[in-house]
Amino acid sequence: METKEEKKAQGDKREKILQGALEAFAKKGFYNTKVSEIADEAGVADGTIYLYFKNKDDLLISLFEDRMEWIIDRIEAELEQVEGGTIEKVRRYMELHFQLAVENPALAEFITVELRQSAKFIKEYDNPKFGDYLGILKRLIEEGQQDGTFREDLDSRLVSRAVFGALDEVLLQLTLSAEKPSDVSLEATQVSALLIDGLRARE
Amino acid sequence: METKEEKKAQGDKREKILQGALEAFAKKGFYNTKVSEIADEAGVADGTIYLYFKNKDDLLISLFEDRMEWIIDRIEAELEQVEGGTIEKVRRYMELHFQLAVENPALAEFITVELRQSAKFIKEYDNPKFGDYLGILKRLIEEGQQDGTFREDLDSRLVSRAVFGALDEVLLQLTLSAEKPSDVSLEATQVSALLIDGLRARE
DNA sequence: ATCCATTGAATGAATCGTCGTTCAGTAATT
DNA sequence: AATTACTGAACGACGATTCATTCAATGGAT
Repeated sequence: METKEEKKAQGDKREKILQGALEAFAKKGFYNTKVSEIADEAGVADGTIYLYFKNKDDLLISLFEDRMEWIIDRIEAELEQVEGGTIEKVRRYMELHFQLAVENPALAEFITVELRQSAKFIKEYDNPKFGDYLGILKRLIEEGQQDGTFREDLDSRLVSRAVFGALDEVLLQLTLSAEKPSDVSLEATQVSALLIDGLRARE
Repeated sequence: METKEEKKAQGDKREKILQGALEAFAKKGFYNTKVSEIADEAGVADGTIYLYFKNKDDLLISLFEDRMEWIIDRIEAELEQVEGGTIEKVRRYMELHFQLAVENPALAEFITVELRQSAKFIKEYDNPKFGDYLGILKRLIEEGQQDGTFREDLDSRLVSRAVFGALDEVLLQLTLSAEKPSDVSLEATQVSALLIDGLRARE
């Protein structure tokens, strides 16, 4: 009982800080967010943050790791449910990308806006989890190329980048302008129509 | 004689500061760049920067405006030279997007990495020049929809976003990993093949 | 032509507010 | 009582901005 409560308390506090950081970063960006604001948002003292994270950079990186892992797990779980060919899987991947963003607006804002900065400027951090996320898409595309549904003249690594970029930019626009989730499925449908038709093999 | 020399000296200094800022921002990012570093890079004193720009934010915004305007002018001039239909124009647009990036690596790095941040966190700045840049692509797509080369079921604003996102993400990857310009044309070709085939009208 | 007065662009050291981080003290738990 | 978790005020470094000072260029006066 002790250990469980202890672990839960620990986990609770760490998670509260991560969540507070997420809200704060989404609202004001990493560099404009004070550690004290994160503490406020999380309902802990400033110093407590340093019991769980080495420094502000480490908090940012941990937040990436943690949330990306969660995203990857969810996407992979959902993709296993898909019955149908590669096209259906890719379509579902795109749908999920949008859907997760709509369900977690702060997370979407955080990732779309901060990913590039941090990738480049947080020293010696090369963001392996983001690579994993792209890897899912890359594998789907290769699968499609092997079974003949997708054209084979395009490099899967390059294309997965391009597809991610398209999804991400559209999402950025949606999250920045306070749009309703209602019509997001329309956006998702159009973007996936464009990209999947571009990927299709022709006779 | 006086006025010409005066104006040139003025212009020179302002431009030197902008260029210094560009190099510095590309190298370390906006928030990690000290004003004194920009001054060093530009070969002027710290205080001189404040004779030409209100503050650091203003310098960032001015840099965007100035360089985006230059890009837009160049793209529009080049597009006028294109003989051929809408597809050729769109292909050329994408080619130019990559080509300009290869010719101006610091500028490419600056725009791909800083555009999102600044769009969101520099107060009350909505980046009209970036809208203009996207507008060129949007108009091309509408043109293609009207003359029947492009499918009409996709919203041109959305699609132009998606296409920009795809180009931008691929470019980001290229600029971050120190690649040779030699094979960039290959990347450009593949991305435009993907996107243009996605845009094409089918019988 | 020479000298002096005036200008204002440019400088860069000093200022001052702003955080990230620490740590001595307090509370909670066992 | 001892150990551990937490707190938040204080510290110190940092860096954007300011402003008193310099000095090269200009032009009017002799």
